[in-house]
Amino acid sequence: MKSASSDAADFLLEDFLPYELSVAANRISRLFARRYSEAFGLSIAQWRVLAVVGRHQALSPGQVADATEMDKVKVSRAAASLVERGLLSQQTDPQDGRARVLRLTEAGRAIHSSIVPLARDLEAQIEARMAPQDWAALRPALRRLSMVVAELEGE
Amino acid sequence: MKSASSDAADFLLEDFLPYELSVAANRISRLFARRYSEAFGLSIAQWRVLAVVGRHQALSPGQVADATEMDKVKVSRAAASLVERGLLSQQTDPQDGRARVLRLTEAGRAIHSSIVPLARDLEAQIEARMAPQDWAALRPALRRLSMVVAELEGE
DNA sequence: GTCGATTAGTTTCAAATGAAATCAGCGTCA
DNA sequence: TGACGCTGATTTCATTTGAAACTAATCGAC
Repeated sequence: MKSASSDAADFLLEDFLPYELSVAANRISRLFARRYSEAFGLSIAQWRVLAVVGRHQALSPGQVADATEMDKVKVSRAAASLVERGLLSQQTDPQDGRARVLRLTEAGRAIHSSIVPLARDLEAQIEARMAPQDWAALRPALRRLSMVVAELEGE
Repeated sequence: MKSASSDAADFLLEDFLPYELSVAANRISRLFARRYSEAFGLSIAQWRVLAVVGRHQALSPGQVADATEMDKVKVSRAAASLVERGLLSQQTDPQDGRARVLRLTEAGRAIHSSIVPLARDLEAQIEARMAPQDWAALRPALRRLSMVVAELEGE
């Protein structure tokens, strides 16, 4: 005799945490991507680069990659397109000729101060529709989950 | 004077829910993808198709797409590769010549009963490393979040 | 100093993705 | 019954992705 939970035929994808997480993340990314694409013509990668460069005054692409959890190829391309659009400046680091220094331009600072409220607004819209205890529980649980998975990944 | 929360320069990407969710989901997907690729040579898309076809006896590609939240192109390709590998059978639906019926083959049933325990195991490993209240809170909060975002998407 | 190893960033190329076009079969209404 | 629209699924094609190769510059050992 088999116990219910060990029977493969009973496996429910929709109750499987990695699946639920992936679905939720994809939905929110689509929503987010659509809003930023419509309002500013920005991809999520570009948005992330603007957000972290706006927060710290000057960052290298490598630092941006660390801060955004994106790979260096993605950062390189996002930064190139933002430089192209005149939102970012990229100079060779005077201390290290291999490295680059990314900064917001004036136009970049302007767009940065427009995109951040939209992000806060989106988050607030979500929060407003959730039960306070769900909302409050989500962030620490998610953070813990991220840590746990990072550990498992590294093994 | 500006309040702290409305100053764009103070925006912290790492405290932004959509970002945190995306990071957590990507990490778990990478871990999951690596394990299934190593152990069975399966992609996540293929894994999902096997999981839902294994649960329901016979499904059309469209039903699989609904059940897995994947688009029909992805399902079509995943199913084709599984048929290729002899894990799935695909026949024309006798009731409707446009539709197809996907079923597990014998080999498919065998692999299905191997992959499900690995999924449960992975989930259990994560659960074991989380505080019980975080774990317990995560699922309902995530489900609610998914619903909320789906609503916002549809507007 | 200079040579090999390493690091920062970019580019290349093959694989994955998904929107739109296509194909095939069903239903219906005149 | 046959023409039109609709639906299920696949294919095409342009775009995105990321691993690996490449370029350029620093670092460290001798």
